[in-house]
Amino acid sequence: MARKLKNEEKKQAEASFQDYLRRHHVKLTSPRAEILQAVLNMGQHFEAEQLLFKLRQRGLRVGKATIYRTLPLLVDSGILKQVHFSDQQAHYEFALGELPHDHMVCRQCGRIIEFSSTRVQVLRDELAGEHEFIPLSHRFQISGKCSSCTAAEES
Amino acid sequence: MARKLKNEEKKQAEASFQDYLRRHHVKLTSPRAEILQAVLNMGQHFEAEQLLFKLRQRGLRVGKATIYRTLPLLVDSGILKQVHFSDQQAHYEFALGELPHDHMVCRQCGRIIEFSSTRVQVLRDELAGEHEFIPLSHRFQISGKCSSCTAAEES
DNA sequence: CTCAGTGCAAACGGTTTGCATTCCA
DNA sequence: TGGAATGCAAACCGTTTGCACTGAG
Repeated sequence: MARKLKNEEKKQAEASFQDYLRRHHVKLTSPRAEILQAVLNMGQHFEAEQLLFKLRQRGLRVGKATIYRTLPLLVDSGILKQVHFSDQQAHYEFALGELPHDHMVCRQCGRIIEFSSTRVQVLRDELAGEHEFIPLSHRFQISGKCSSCTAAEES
Repeated sequence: MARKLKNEEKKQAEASFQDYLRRHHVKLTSPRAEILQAVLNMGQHFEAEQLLFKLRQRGLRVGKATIYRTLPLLVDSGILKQVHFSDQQAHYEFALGELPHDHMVCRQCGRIIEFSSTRVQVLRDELAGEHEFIPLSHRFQISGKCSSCTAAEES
């Protein structure tokens, strides 16, 4: 439900990242630390370009390439998850401590509604089993019209 | 279940396309006819590049742009459906007379298994309703390991 | 005849890569 | 202090667009 992160969660993310870097013999550099900080202050969902923008705002001149090279590290360390709302670019969301969920995307206003994956997962495992397929992950996205847009149309 | 198309189905696709073009005051040109023919002889799923390749094989020099300009017409006329297995490029599948289905993609061999969307749709409508969301379409993709790859590993 | 449609090549936009320089471990 | 990481710019790659030419209606 990616709301505003509590300090505690930020601490945990920092710890996870440092731990990940150490265990993989990857250096903790200042651009990486800065990117993590920016990520922790991004909204619910964001794309690489927005992250770059936020870093530039802070007066840091981090290269676009470094962003693209760091995001996979954040995903691997379990802090972020890559999601694909559009087919044009990748979006990211905070993953640490999040319950598995999928998304509904409003075609009109772009609003993203997250909902629990529990029931989806049950159905997925059932369907996979029927085809002797071993499910490892899934992507479920519902596209349509959200309640606000429906309400706004009653005029 | 996109198997090899019967002649009857090809006839229907040709009719649908001509009908669509006429109703939209769009010209039936030879490149368009050639693209439709090539599409009807493509396998289960294909991408724009493969379609171009098949046309070139036949000795036709159709521009890449024409492919990209024609595919949306084929989608609009209900002959094709766009699907997104990878995040890099669009894939297309034959849609005429197909039952709604979703896909399982094998991470190892890339095999695509189609399965009926009926139960997915029921769950989707249920979940959407709980959020006062009006579902218009969905994308459900299960990623994992197919039975052949699992079997091949028992060695 | 006219204007939608075409082929070509150049542009686009998100992402990746090559390379000389910087800076952690 | 050596090799990983950085910033920059150029390359990539699927897709789109601009433009002069062609051909369907």
